[in-house]
Amino acid sequence: MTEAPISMGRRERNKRAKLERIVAAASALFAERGADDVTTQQIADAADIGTGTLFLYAKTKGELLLLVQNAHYEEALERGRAAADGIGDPVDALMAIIRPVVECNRVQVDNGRTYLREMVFGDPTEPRHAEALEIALRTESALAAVIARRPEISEADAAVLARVASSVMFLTMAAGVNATADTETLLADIRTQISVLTRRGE
Amino acid sequence: MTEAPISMGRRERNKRAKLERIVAAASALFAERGADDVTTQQIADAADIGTGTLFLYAKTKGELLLLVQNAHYEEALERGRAAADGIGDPVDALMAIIRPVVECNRVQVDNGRTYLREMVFGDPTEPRHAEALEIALRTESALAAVIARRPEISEADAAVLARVASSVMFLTMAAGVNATADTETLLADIRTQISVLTRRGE
DNA sequence: TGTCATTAGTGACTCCACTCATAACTGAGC
DNA sequence: GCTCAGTTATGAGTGGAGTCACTAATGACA
Repeated sequence: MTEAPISMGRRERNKRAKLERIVAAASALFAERGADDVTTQQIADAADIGTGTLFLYAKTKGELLLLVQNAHYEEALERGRAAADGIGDPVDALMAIIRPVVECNRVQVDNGRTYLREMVFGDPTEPRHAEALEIALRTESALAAVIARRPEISEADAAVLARVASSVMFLTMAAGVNATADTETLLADIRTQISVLTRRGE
Repeated sequence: MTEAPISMGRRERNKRAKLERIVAAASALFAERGADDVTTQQIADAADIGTGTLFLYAKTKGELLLLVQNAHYEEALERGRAAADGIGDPVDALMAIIRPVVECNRVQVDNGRTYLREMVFGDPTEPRHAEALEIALRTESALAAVIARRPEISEADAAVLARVASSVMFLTMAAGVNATADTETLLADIRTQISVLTRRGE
């Protein structure tokens, strides 16, 4: 992640250090109090930079949340992908991918939901949004790979079903009704929906 | 809609008139310029009321949008439900329900997407949000009814599949990637997903 | 009609995300 | 070193959603 190109100028080094301070500050404050209860001022102060400087590194507060959470999401996906390898039953394998993602998203419910909101409604041309979307696409691919294990399902159908499955996952996590539900309830709910998708016609 | 209980006090009448002026003003301004480019001040001015008064009738700007759009959504659902009755093919029937909803949502893309955002992420205890959610539930029921026409699908499965189908519909409308897509493209996209859902196992 | 508790209306104000004119810094060329 | 074009940093300022302490209106009752 933190690659260090052989000898970079003071300028570059300074920029990097500042970005790191920003991520550290935002990460800590968001985790502690939830994104809604943290002001950009507080983040700037904690990172020891001016207000305007913050917005040089993240165009919006939302992007700041993506900046912090993308890494966690990515890691969760990797864990899930690995876990799914050893599992034969298709629904179990799909859930093995989904579980860490949901757990990660639910570490702090409000932040998780805000993250999803940004993902869907944020400006997709912003680099951090694009990154989040790209991880979501990889999640879909991982699901598709599992679905396509079954010989009776074509690659094309598997891709579409994976898309549907990830829609189900995202909306179940985002839904206001589920805001107070615990992770296991959510997972059970998702499993019900995924099961019907895959079961149909057996 | 505008029921008039036999003789109500001046107070009640005044409140109603004010609400109507607010809805009219918000409706016109939102349609003309898009919700993001209209300030609550402008709505208050157009409705000829004070700033604070506006928030007596709608707790947030988002709620104001729901107030305006819920009626359209409801009407679209009714049209779709009626259209679906005469259609034999299951996917065609589902799409008959979905089409007017998508068309209605896309009259003004930004407003449509903001409406969806409010629906999912807004405070579900607010009456207007609750109303929107209730219409969404009825949409789901309508879809479930069509899916359940097929004898080989249980009522329970039909309900779950309907939920999945409406997730697909909502996320396809909301997705940032589709923000610039036209209505027919969206509908085709939704149809692809719904088809696979229903086709599976035939 | 006058009193009064309750409900509705108000706009100056607060809070916060984000901007922008200006200043400071960096490093390449000399 | 010195200059200067480009880049980065800054915080006072701006715009807009939402609040609140206060005022006005209403109607129930005497």
